[in-house]
Amino acid sequence: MGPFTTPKKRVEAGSVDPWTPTSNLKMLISAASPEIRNREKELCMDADDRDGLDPTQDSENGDESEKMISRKDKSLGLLCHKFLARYPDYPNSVLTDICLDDVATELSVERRRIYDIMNVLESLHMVSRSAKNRYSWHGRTKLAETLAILRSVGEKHRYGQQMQQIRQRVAYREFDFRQEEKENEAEGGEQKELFFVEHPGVEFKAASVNSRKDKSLRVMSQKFVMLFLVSKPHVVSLDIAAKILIGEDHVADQDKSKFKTKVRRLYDIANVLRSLKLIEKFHVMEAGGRKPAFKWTGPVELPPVQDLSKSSPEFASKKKRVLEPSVENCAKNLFSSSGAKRSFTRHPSLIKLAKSIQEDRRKINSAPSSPSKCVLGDSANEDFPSKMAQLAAICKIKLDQESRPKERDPAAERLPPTASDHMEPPKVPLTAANQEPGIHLTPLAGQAPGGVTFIPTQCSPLIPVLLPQQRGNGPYAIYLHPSSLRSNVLARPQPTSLAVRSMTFEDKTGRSPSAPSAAKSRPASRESDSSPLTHKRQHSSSTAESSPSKAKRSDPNFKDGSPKLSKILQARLKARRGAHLVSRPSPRALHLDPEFVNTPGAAGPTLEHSLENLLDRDDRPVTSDLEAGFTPVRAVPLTPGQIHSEVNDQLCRVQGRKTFGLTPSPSRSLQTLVPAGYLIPISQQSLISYRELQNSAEETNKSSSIYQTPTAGSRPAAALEVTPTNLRLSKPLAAAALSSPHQPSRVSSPSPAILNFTLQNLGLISSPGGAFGSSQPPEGAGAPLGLQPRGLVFIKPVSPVPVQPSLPGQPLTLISLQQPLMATPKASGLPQHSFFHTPVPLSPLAAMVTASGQPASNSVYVPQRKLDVSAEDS
DNA sequence: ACATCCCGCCATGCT
DNA sequence: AGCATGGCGGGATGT
Repeated sequence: MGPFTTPKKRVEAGSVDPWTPTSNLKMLISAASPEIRNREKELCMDADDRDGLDPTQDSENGDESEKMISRKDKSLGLLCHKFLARYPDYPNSVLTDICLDDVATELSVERRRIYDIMNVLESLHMVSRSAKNRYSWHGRTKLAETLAILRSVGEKHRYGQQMQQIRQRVAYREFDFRQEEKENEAEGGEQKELFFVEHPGVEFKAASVNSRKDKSLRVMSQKFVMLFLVSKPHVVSLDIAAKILIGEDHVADQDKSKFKTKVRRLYDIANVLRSLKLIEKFHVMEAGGRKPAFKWTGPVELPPVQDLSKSSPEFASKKKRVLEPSVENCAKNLFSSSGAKRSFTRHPSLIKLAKSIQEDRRKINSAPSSPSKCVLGDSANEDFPSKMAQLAAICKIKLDQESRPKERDPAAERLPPTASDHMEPPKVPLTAANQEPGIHLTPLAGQAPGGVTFIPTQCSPLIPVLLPQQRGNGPYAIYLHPSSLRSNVLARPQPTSLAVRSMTFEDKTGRSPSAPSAAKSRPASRESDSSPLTHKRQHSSSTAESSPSKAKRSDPNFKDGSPKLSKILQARLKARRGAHLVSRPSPRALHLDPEFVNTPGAAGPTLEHSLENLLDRDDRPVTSDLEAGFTPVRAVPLTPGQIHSEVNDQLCRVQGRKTFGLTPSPSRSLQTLVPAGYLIPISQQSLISYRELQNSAEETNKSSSIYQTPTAGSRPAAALEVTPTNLRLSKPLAAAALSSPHQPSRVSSPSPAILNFTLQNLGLISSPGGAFGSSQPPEGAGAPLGLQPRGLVFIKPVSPVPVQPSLPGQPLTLISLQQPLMATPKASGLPQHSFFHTPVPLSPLAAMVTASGQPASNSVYVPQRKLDVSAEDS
């Protein structure tokens, strides 16, 4: 952590991460003034700028900048950022209308560009076309569900297998388009063509729109995302994606030109996905050379959808619709939208019902525009599961922290910057679940059922809102504020009332709380974005969002852009923090925090990046391996650590996520933002059922964990270390859960997220071996025990990272090692998690090391190493 | 030289 | 016809 914090880094980071600068600008701009905003593109110049930029600066540059405008300034990704900045990630129930013309005008781009963005967003159901020229904004509200659906569809299509085949083929250089095609047909068999997958709530509303046959960009986007979701490493190289996409396209002639075109489109899609922070770009060094590839950085765990997917018939018909051009579909969609949606919702289970109820209640209570309502409504709107997951994660983190104060602190420090951003509701849950062993859960179970209901607030992702509800219902988890945690462990749960309080809106900028915008802002802030930009963006966006862009613009008041305000706010926040965790006056505070982090005092974006990088690295190796086309070995020794690539992937994923989520959240978000205590109601049954579900659905073995440590400047060998840690669940609960099988059926779990969390913690989830992930070539030196080394992958950071001292240009070598968990006793019944802790001497970045297994209980490990390589480069 | 991918022509299909 | 969409690929720009 320490290393992360270095300010200097931050500066560098700016250079490293293209987005950061941009995001900062965006935030500033949005905050600043509409006018400025309009000029954004002019302004943005180089990545160099830092967050500190003042609006004024922008304006100054503006004139000249035009000339200067480089291609990058007009990139789709940047444009998308700007676009996203205008809307909250988690909008209130009220639909935000988007007018294409307005957007195009405001962003000063041709409509054509907006279409590109909208098509991709539409594929993720973040927006839906409401009418000619109009779209409705959904933000990330349905993202988790959509991703879950896409994953299930992707699995059906056997994309994972296809990717593997292609990789292998590539490895052998046997790849031939025609061949490929055949194979695809033969194998995939099912459907070569993917149709657009609709979301229950988001069907195309405009009949005219539906008619359109193509929508290729949308379909491509979905397929592309599917590839990530089904691939174990969650890494997809551009060429493989292009090949698969081509393969599915009808026969057609697949020649280079077609391939080129596909690649062009993929870049377009990738750019928006990157701006959404769902993927990051990096390079894989294959035999052939450096290949562009993308790593999934979005949520890995997707809640409830599985059920749906499994029940193919229902699912197919209702949930996901594959859009075919047919009128029929359109009609269905139209109808179904409401109906389907419901069904969909139901599936998830009771939770949803509850949620809906709450939602309704809230709506009733609060006026649409009222801020308060937003908060409540938001929470209601959002998925319970995800929120729950977040809570769970938080709890875990806290627990962990408690358990080991030492580690925690560092982690916290490092986390803050990035974590908060990253922490998205969905992610968090995942991470949390993954990371923590059942320990937390156990305690929870043990605890008396409290009666607090946790309601995540849309406004601030970080801050969960607790509502007092029936008490005594069930066990609850208590989340402690990080700060408090440090000193104390569980000790103080604070009353829910706090949450409520916090709900009040305050403007960080000074806007009036009452303004709707404020309300929206909250949600926005809530969303977790990894990059600092997001934070800013969110803020800005939030202000703007609520009201149509116009309104925003008109209102100068809204701007917060001034750094002063932020500083002040931060100061305030700090003061508050210091005082108590508990007292979070307003959601805004939350917002501020992130900013604060970014602010000079904190490491800011840089740190975040570094963290991200680290995380990425962890993931990377695996992916790279896969990508590289190393022949994967299917059967890998299961027992010990199950080195399977799959396992690895999962592990990586989990770990990465965990670290991701955990780290950041705990440190940053949690500490500052989180109120003293949260209670999460968890039912054992649900846990169990959930567990089963997962088991059935996916088996994962977590026992082994592989981490690669990329060494940034350093030579691979030296730098990498992997340490597996074992976590064991001490609690009986887990065992119990395991023992008792429940049906995963919908009924069971109130909150999938929680379940997942629990399961993961327990280690229940195991993935069956096999499938894709194959093992990489073993290399073993690194891993002790039975580790099987996965393989070496060389990854070259797209952008040279400042980090590496010595060899800028050189590719980094990442080595992923898998360590078999064998060492850890499964005895406890809990799977062990291995965390990677690796201190990398060379890289300053990689500092973190967490204690390796702490037997006892919860130890959270955060991946510390940072890769020099920056995932994304622009 | 190659990787990215912006730009905008022009097809498509609705109104 | 006029307009909204968006496929598509030339060719500019970045590395």
